[in-house]
Amino acid sequence: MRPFKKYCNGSYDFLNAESRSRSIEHVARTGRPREFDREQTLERALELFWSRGYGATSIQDLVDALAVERGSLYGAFGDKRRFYLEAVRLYWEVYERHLTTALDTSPLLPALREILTHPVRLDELISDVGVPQGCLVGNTTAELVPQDSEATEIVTRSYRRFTDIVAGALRRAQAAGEVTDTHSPEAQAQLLLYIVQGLSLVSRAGLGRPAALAAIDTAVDGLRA
Amino acid sequence: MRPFKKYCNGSYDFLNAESRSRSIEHVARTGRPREFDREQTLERALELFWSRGYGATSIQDLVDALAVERGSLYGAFGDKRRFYLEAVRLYWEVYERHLTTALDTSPLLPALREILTHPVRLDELISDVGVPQGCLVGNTTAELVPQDSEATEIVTRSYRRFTDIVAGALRRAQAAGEVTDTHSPEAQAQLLLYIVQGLSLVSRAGLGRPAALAAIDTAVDGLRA
DNA sequence: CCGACTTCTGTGCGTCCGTTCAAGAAGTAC
DNA sequence: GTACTTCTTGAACGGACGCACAGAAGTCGG
Repeated sequence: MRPFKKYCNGSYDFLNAESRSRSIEHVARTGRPREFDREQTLERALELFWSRGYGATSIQDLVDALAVERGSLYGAFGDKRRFYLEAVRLYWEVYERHLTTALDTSPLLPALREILTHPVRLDELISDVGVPQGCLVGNTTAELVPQDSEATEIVTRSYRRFTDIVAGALRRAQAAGEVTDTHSPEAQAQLLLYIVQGLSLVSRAGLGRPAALAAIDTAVDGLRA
Repeated sequence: MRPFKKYCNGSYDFLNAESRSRSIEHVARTGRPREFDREQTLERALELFWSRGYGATSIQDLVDALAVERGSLYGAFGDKRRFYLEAVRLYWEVYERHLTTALDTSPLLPALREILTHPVRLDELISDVGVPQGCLVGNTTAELVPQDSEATEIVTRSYRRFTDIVAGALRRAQAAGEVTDTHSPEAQAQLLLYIVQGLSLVSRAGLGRPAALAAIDTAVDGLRA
């Protein structure tokens, strides 16, 4: 299985900073030191959850894949649900960082097209088995929302952040005359959320890449002023 | 829990015809007659699978909700997986029938808007617990595709039928000058598939209805010639 | 070296899962 | 009535699940 970083070429500086401060905090504490890297283990668990889903990933699967014993996982992450939700949060942090930097350009539409085609390009990598499928936030939505209130909160916030970021970029692009202002940036951003989530989902069924790209071009051209 | 028919106001003639021929076939057979209505039980199981998902619905849940004992379910539907897949097939048959009749009109765009807003209106009903969430085909995609090859086949065919039907309607509307021909009907239909699936998924998180309607209007206006 | 503290390791617990099966009940065919 | 077929019922099975716990192992301040 490929490492998590393979799927998102975003910066990991904030992760390094986090683990650094965490290890400082760790050295200060007494007791036997942890033998595994918590952040790295979380990333690998994220991959597993991503590719199999929450319910279909058993603790035993995690123990086998992470080479960390049961009790250690429970000690470091709490129960399975907390473990999963922390992985989802990490996933979104990375994605949001990627999204923010990618859309901070002018002209906007090429970057937007890049963002939208991301799931398709991810899909291209899926010749191996056990490779992540779709968007983890979308998968979580399908599996746990709205039954699990904490998952619902994470998912809702993620969607909200997506539309906020995209709407902000669209607002600037509207002002620059690049994007049509026949509809509000918020409505356009909401539509783009649907498109990227729908694309992530439908792409699992392995439809052809040309059809997906044609559909995305249709959407992007619809935004053009 | 509301009956399945509540969620799809389409015609059930084909279902009646099916159960009629099935019961004729049944009378011809010897042995003890089945004490429950197979089609009705399948519909109720469909509701349960729809609201909880495949993995989260246990055989015990089905036994309790359907008032049919384990052995009878296994005798009538085979194992859990076959039961679920048959429910998904039924779901799509009903939806496709609804889609076909709804889009056989002119002008097309109001009907298309109706189709797209369907998940939102479904979402409005969700004040009760245990009410269907999203689109069952989409849920199946998230949970079983591509691991389960038979589920993948059903899902892929359903998506293909959707784009075929919608592309046909768009082609007619393009010829009538109602829909823009800057992009092919196939690309437009593929985009609409993404939108409706994304909307079904995201709506689970219970975002506001006005935002969803604004996004749909943006999409529909983008198709206008 | 020592006691306090944390993590590691492996075993085991109770529960629920999907599935099977045997025995009885309820029909049809002749 | 008898043989045959199918459905119903309820118990039981093996396995996997999430999770808890006791003891060993390692690190600290003193």
